[in-house]
Amino acid sequence: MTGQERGIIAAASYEAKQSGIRRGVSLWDARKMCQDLVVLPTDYATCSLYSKRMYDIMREYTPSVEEYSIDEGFADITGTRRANAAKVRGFSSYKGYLAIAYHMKMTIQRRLGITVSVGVSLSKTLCKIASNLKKPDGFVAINDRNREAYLQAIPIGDVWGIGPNTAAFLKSHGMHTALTFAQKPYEYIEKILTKPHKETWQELNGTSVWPLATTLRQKQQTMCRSKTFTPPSKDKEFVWAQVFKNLEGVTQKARRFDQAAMGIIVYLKKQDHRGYGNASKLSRASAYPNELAPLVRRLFDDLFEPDTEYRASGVILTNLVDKSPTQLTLFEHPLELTKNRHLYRSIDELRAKYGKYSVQHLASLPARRASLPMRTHTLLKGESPRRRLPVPMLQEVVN
DNA sequence: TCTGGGGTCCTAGGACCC
DNA sequence: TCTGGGGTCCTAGGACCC
Repeated sequence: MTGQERGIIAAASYEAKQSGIRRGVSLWDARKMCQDLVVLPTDYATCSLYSKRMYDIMREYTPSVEEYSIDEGFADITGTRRANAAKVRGFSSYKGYLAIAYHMKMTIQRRLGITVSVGVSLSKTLCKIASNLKKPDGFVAINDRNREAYLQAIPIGDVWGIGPNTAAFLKSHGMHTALTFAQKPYEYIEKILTKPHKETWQELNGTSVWPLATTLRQKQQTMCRSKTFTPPSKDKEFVWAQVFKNLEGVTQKARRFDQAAMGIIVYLKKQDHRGYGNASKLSRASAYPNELAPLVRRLFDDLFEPDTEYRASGVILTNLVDKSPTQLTLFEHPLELTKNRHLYRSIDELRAKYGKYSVQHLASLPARRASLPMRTHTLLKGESPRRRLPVPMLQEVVN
C-alpha cells in the first residue's frame, strides 16, 4: 500500500483491499481497519520504469497503443493477426485475437515478473470492464454473445466514466446495472444525458466511439499546485503565504517543462470543501512568481473573505504555451526579463542542488514554517552557498 | 468514506456582434 | 415602449479520471 506522504491511501494491495481499504481512504481510517498495515511511500521512479517496459512490450504486437496512465493502457490489435501469427502459433489454445492478447499478457508477466490483467473486447469501456473482472491476474474477453451476461453483474457506478453523480441520477431512473442502462433505447438516453454519457452508452453496446490516443501529449494545458492545510485557517497572511508557496511550486514546474502561462487562477477551499476561484488573463506568458505576484495578490484579495475558515488553497496556470521565444509587448523592458531569466535559472539550480526548500520567497515563509519548523533554516545555514541569495529582492516585488 | 493532489473534457450562459 | 433571429467567443464550474 502506498500513500504515506499525503495522509490518504493512493494505492492498496489486494491483501489490504480485503480489509476494505481502498484508494482515498485516510491513513487514520486505514489503520483502524487493519492493525498490521504496512504503508510505503510512493516509488514513482520504479513504477515508471516498469510502465515504460510494459508499453514497449505492447508495441511489439501493434503500433496502436495508448498509454492511458502509469499502469493502464489500451492496444488496438485489429488487423494484426497475420503480423502476429508466427509469434503466437502454438503458444496457447486461444485462437485469433485472443491468442495475441494472451501472448502479450504472458510476455509481460515473464519479462517483468509482474502479473497483469487483460480485457479483450469491442470498445475501451468494455475492455475496462473485462480487465477489472479478475484482477490481479485476469484474462477476460467480452463479445457479442456474453456481453449482456457480464453487464448484468456490473453496478452502474462501476462503469468507467460514470461517477457518483451520474450513478445516482441513473439509479433514480431505475437503472442500477450496466445492463439496464445499456438496454434503454438510445432516444431515451439522448433526452436525459449529455455527450460523455451518451458515448458511454454506445461503448457499452459494443460500438467503439473513443479512438486510442496513440501519441503522447507533448505539453500540458494546465498545471496546478494545491495544498490542504491542517488545521484550517482564518489568518489572511497565513493563507496568502500558502497561495504564494503554490505559486512558487507551480511556476517552477512550468519552467522545468519550458512552459509559461497566459492565464492564472487562484482558488481557496472553504470548510464546505468547495473551491472558490478567481481567474485572470496575462498580457504575456510568464512563469516567474515575482512577475505574477502582484496580480495573484489582487486575485487573492478579491477572493478572501474575513472570518472564514479556509482549508486549502491552489494556484492553476492555464493556457500554457511554449516559453522559448517570448514576445514582448510594446512597453516592456527586455532587461527586466533577462534579469528574471537569470535569476530563476540560478534559483532552480540551487534548488536542484540543495533541496527545494533551500531558496524561497520570503512571502511563502510563514507557510513553510508551519509545516517544516526546522528544516528550512538548517538547509540555508548548513549548505551556505557562497553568493547571497536573492530573496530580499523578491520580497519587494511581492509587497 | 468527513474527503489529497494533479489532470482532462464538456456545457450552460453571458457578452458581444451583425 | 420592449424588442427579432442568428452567430461566435469566452468563462466558470461540473463531472470524471488516476
